[in-house]
Amino acid sequence: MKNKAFLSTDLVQKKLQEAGVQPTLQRIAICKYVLCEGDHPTAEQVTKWAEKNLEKISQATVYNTLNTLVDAGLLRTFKLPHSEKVIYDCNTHDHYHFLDEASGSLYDIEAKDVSVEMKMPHQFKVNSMEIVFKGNFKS
Amino acid sequence: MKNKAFLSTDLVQKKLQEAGVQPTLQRIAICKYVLCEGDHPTAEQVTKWAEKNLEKISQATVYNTLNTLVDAGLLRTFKLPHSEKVIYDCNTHDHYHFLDEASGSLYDIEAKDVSVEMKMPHQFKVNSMEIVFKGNFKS
DNA sequence: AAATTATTTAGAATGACTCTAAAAAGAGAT
DNA sequence: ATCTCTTTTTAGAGTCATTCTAAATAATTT
Ligand SMILES: [Mn+2]
Ligand SMILES: [Mn+2]
Ligand SMILES: [Zn+2]
Ligand SMILES: [Zn+2]
Repeated sequence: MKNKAFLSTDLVQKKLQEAGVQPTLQRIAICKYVLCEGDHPTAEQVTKWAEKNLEKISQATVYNTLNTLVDAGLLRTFKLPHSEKVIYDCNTHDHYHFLDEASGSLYDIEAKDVSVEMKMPHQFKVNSMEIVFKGNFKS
Repeated sequence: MKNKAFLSTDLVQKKLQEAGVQPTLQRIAICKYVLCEGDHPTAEQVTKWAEKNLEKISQATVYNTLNTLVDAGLLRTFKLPHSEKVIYDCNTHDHYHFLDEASGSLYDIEAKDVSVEMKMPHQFKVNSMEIVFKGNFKS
């Protein structure tokens, strides 16, 4: 299991400021979730969490905040083949994903743990790759 | 460049019947495009082609037909990271894709030309992979 | 040809997300 | 603190690809 450090309000605030993002109440709250507690959440999951943890928040603010965090480089996004929903990922390093087909859970796979050999025509100059492994995660 | 064989009406008709799909006028026409001429088209591109090549066709029929062909195993679908649109692929063998970032063109990459080595924890049992290579295709 | 079944169709509905424009909150200067 | 200016939040409308609905048409079977 991933063991992410808890982030205090102060730390989140500093992170936001360093990224050039004004640390509003809503943004700080959402960051506590997406940069820490949340594991590859969708906007819907972020909204559900936010509605429990803030007295009031609008759908639009959740989307605005997530987009702001993406633009600031604190989050990245991707989609899985089987869903329409964008997934927000606080792991901004180069990595791939493993999808447990039974549970739908997603696991990060470090880029350094994967090596891809291509014997394809030399006209293809590869700059980056997106890989989703699908299978079963056992115990 | 991909050099796909032209398919006659009769051949398409047979293909559809073998796949258990009733060969209607609309389906035969769309098949001539997606199984032959078309290269990773979207539903929109299929619609445009169909509107030129049939006196009349409805949007719904294009989607219905494409879904029928997918269910019959004659097409498969996927999406690219940067677009909302489903891409229909007549190559139903195991393969990956290369996206030329300059032009947006897609190229098939044979599975046998790619080998992936994973040094990931043994709890991950991989059944399949989806890979999109991104880069530049030169001349 | 009549009856039955499958397909096509126009238009409404859906769902995730973005846009609009007005209200509220925050920042900076006094 | 107050005034001013800028940024953020918000509710609700709008968008876009795709699916659904239910009626019309076409194909197949009897
Ligand atoms: Mn953005
Ligand atoms: Mn389907
Ligand atoms: Zn990740
Ligand atoms: Zn392909």
